[in-house]
Amino acid sequence: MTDTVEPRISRGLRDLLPDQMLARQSMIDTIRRVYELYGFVPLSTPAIEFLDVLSGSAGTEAQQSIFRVTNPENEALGLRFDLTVPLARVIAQYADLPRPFRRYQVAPVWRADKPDKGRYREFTQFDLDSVGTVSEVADTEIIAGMCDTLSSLEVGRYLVRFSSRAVLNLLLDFAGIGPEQGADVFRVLDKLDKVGLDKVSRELMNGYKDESGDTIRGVGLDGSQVDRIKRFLDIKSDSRREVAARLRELFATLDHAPAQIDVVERISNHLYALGYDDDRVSLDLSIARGLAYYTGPVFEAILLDAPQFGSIFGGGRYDGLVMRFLGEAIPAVGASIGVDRLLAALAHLGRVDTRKATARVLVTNMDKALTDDYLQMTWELRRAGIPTEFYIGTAKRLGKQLEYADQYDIPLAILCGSNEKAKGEVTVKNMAAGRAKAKMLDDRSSWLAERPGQTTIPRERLVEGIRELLAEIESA
RNA sequence: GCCGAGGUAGCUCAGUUGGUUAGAGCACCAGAUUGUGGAUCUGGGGGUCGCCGGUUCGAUCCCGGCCCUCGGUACCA
Repeated sequence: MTDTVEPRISRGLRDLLPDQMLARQSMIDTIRRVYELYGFVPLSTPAIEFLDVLSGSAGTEAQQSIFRVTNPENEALGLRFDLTVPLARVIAQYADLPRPFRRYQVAPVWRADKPDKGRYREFTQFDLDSVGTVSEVADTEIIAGMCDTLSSLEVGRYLVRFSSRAVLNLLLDFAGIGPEQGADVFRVLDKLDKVGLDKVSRELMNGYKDESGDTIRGVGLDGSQVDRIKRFLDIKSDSRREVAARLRELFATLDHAPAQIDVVERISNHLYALGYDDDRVSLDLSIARGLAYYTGPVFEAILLDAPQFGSIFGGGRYDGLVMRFLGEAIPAVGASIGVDRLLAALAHLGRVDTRKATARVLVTNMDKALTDDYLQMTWELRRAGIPTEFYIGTAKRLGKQLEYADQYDIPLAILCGSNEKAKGEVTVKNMAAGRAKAKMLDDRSSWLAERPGQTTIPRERLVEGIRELLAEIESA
């Protein structure tokens, strides 16, 4: 007989507690700085869209993973499953937006799939897109931006691999595969990294029976078609120039091949000119991307020091997406970062912000009669730009208050009781110093007697004194 | 979706061949210490034993169904 509600959240969703949010925000801030440096502008769109706006680009199986939403008017609505479709809607709806429209957007999206390790039903994407330009410079700066982002995040070595759907379409011609099978072929090729060439070629032909007993249906190509695909995939080199050259050789018999290979090579050359060399951007013909709507260059990034996280950043050119809304093709190219996956990778690499608190100083509450003194100190520090917190909990014992600072990793605590007040000074405690000292002592009373990490500063020099101590801590 | 394992305190888990008040460690709270964090000691709070039904004098334990979680596999616009 209880009237309380069990606190819980639906599967695939999660809370992000303060330490996780601090890590996430500082990562997002770093990425945002890169894109604002590139001159991209922010955009926000509603989480909820009309169902017919969302569906269509995706096909029926995609529609199943849309979260349905109801409103009082009983309209057919759903939660967005990516940021690209809402962007296409905005482009079509606001005809007076200056183009090219180059925007970034960081926001949660929802997919009603089965949750899995590292896969949630609500997750955050950071997207950047340039809409309304066919220029290869747009593709180039998306790729360069991916590099600059990963460099800023200090993720170690990374590789942005790119190819082109137009080149893959040449492959369909070369192998005698009809365009209706193209999407299936690309979807299978996209698994190459994960399952290997052997399984991919079997899946391209008759399919096979998986270890778990599941049948994987084949695409139905014949042996000679798969051989031609293998010759294409065989073109591998650390040099983008060499890949392009060998590609020209392989497709020598196709009339329209040179023009498409030129596009890829121009991007590659722009990147060479900017110093994005073969060590971090490669022309990799096995990159296909699973998505159906890509029409031109496609790209994805992997972390060489954490390859198990897979593609943490991917995108491509999609010149047909706005057509649905406008009846007019508007070219666009963009990329999307899986914020959660990238964050997991950063955590794995030890590159995340590990702060637990925003406050740098805790003003302890030692004597109720001095409350206004404490508030004045707190606001003095705040007005000087030093993040400061006054202890507003109920614990009267000083030990509890210091424990609070310890738990939140607040580096400095200010102690000011009637003794300090009388002398016109405050005691400042460096929490980390005491923590280090505690490891070496096992006798409590001597540790207490030592008062580790404590200094005294005159009350009137509060701000300067705290600044100096914080600077010391930060440089340590 | 498919194969396998599991569900007992906030967390990690033990346990009961079916029997009265279900345990440990960690975490949490209080005190030893009314002006000093760690360690230690003492005490304390916290459980529909996943849910529903069946068998039984009696079920956390046995049986059935369902739900959920984890591992593998597939899918992922």
